[in-house]
Amino acid sequence: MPAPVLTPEEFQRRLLAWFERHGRHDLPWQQDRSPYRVWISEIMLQQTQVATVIPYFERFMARFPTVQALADAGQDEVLHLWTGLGYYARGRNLHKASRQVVNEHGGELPVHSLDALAELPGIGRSTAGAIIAQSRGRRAVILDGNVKRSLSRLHAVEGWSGRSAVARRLWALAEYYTPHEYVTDYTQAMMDFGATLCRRGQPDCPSCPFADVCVARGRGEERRFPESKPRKVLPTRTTRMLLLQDAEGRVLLERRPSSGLWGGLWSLPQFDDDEQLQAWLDAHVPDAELGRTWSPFTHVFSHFRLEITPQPARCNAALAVDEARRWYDPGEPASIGLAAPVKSLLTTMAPFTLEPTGA
DNA sequence: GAGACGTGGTT
DNA sequence: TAACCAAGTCT
Repeated sequence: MPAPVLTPEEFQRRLLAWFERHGRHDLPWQQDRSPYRVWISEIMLQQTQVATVIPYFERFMARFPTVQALADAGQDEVLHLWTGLGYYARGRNLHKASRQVVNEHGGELPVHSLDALAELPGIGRSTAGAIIAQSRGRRAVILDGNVKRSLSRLHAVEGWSGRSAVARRLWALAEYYTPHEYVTDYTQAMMDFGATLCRRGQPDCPSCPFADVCVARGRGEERRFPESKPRKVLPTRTTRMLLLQDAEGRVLLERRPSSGLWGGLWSLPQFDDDEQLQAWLDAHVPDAELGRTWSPFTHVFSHFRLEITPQPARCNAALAVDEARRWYDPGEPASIGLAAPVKSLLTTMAPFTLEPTGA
């Protein structure tokens, strides 16, 4: 172990003293720390901030209070409650994992084993540790963004944590400081410390219980840690979204492929260009009347920009629906997962006016 | 190892 | 405002 700045005991003592006064003690998933509730919260909290998660967690627990309830539900309803939260593979994996828990573990999350937990889809090394520490109080090491940031600064760990050598070093530090007792408070304290004091933007060093030993602070370089991922320019993709309404004002939706962007969610039919859109209409809805194309808007994702041009149209003919195609009434929304920009379009721009193409 | 995967907040 | 980032995991 490389030059510790504190013994584990001293680190834990200072951290827990700070946590008692400044930690978060009344988050929804802290009220009843059942493995199921902790599991759901940990999945929702992946790459997502607490304030965003809270309302989703409350709705999810109200609808799916047990593993069994979740396993009994259909994927559409699970994704419906995940709509707007992002990273939808989390929702799909959660649903899949709930059925595994029912079928392979007797309906109980395998909290006795880190490895058994991590075999469930969506649960990696850190989340498995968090579930065990938070729900059982058994010693388990976590390494999330908060812990990475705090330990990176405390020890001035150079390099981006996506590099395996850096990740190994951070895991070793996390392991070194994690206590055998008070693990529930300790792990929560580490996350609260990173989220509220040792923030990326403006760390509150003057209030920090480790200010005297923090290596980054000692060098006046706390803002340089942790090192960020090398960035590349975002490519731009363009797409046409068909806003096809039938005589009753319902909108045509298509289910996205089960993997990839918005996997398993419902979206408007998408086309690369006008020709493809027109060809599809000719083949499936020959009586469709096209309106004037709306101006494009841009949706920025982590890895690309999506420029969307909505194309309004109306038709009278019935269109066969199936597993991947349906009519959707914006006035009486069904419990299905909708891609966020689509939901936004349907709520803010409905009812769609159909202006003549040449007007 | 590198890229994919979302959305909302912050600077 | 455009970039950057947040309680990571999977392929």
